[in-house]
Amino acid sequence: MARPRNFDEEDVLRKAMTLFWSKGFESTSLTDLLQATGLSKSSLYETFGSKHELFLRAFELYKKDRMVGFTACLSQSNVYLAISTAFQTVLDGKGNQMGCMTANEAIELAPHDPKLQEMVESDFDEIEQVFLQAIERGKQNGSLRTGIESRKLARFLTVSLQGINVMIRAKAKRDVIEDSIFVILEKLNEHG
Amino acid sequence: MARPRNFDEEDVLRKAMTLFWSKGFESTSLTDLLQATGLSKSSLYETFGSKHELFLRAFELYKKDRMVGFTACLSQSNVYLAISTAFQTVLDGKGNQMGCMTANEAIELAPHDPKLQEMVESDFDEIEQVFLQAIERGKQNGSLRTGIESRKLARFLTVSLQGINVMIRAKAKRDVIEDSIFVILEKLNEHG
DNA sequence: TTTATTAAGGACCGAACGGTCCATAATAAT
DNA sequence: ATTATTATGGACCGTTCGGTCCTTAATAAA
Repeated sequence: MARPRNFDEEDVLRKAMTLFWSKGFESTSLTDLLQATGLSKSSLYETFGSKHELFLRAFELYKKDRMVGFTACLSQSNVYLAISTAFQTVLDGKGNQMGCMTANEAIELAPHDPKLQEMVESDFDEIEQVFLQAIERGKQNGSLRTGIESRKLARFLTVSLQGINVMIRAKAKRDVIEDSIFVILEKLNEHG
Repeated sequence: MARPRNFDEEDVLRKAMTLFWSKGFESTSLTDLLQATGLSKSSLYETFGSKHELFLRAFELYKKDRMVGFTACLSQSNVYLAISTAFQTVLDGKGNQMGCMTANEAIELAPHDPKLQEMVESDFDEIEQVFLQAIERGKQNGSLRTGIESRKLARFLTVSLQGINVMIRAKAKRDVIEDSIFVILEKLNEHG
């Protein structure tokens, strides 16, 4: 009964996500968004309400996407390899020098936007949980030899990952990051 | 022979620094800066040239200030305690929930501003160097027992510190950060 | 084919942005 | 007191910002 849209909402969200991920919220202008998505201003506002709401949806999509890949990566049975792969993937991930959008927003928006602070915190929580489960599995099936308390280790890995993400986004030399990962991974083969 | 300024340049820089540190470059407006510093627009432009140049000077000041404190902290003879104190200071530092300005700019500006990327990189380099010297000293005087190669360890500490800074800025729960620091510090008492 | 409904293009908006410029105020040297 | 020089306040600038709104285009149901 009505004219159909000629764009796919998720496509648009994903394009917006990439922009926000790359440039941050403030530095991404409406013009940038319209250009990247091909939408008209009215369509964008009709569909998403505001730049801020669009950002929130894009960020949610990022978190979802990333968590799927992350969980998949960590679910292989050899947990040492799983975690090692997770860090290597962050380092080599398909042309991404953009770091982690959650870390980026932890710095850009979280300090002055309670809603975003909450979203960031919950994302870090989830990462910690996924690490935690993997670690406990690894301790049980013997693929992880460490005396460190699982929760502490999970938190350590979560924080370390964010450190890596900062370095990647700042285009730090590769061997700096590799050396760090080397030391981080050592933590997973200790006699505690 | 001429009218004297009624402001101190370093005072102004320090106030600008605090603002940029807290809100980032883009989100800090000229109005914010004028308000915080008490300068008039013409004085600010006369003295510093542009918002961007002011930012660069403020950032330089930040790096200098922070490096002084950091070096002082790491120069005590017991290197384990030194490093431990360094991390604790980041966590408890006089009311600062703002993280590290260098990490903030690593995320906000470095990816799209070569000049800043260089400044950030050199700052991380310096931090690594200070850690490195401390580590080597610790290995010599016995205050550090670890089999890890010094440079790798220094890089690991540098990266970990940035991870912590992200968490602090995102207002992560204190025990998450404390647990991470606990695990990080364990690296300094190993038999490698 | 008409009608109801929604999408889309683009003119338009006030506000805020960073930045310039000039007239005036303040000072130190003469 | 005059003069040369610099600092300052504030008017002014064009641009861009996010956002609104109205008209027109497109479609599916009747």
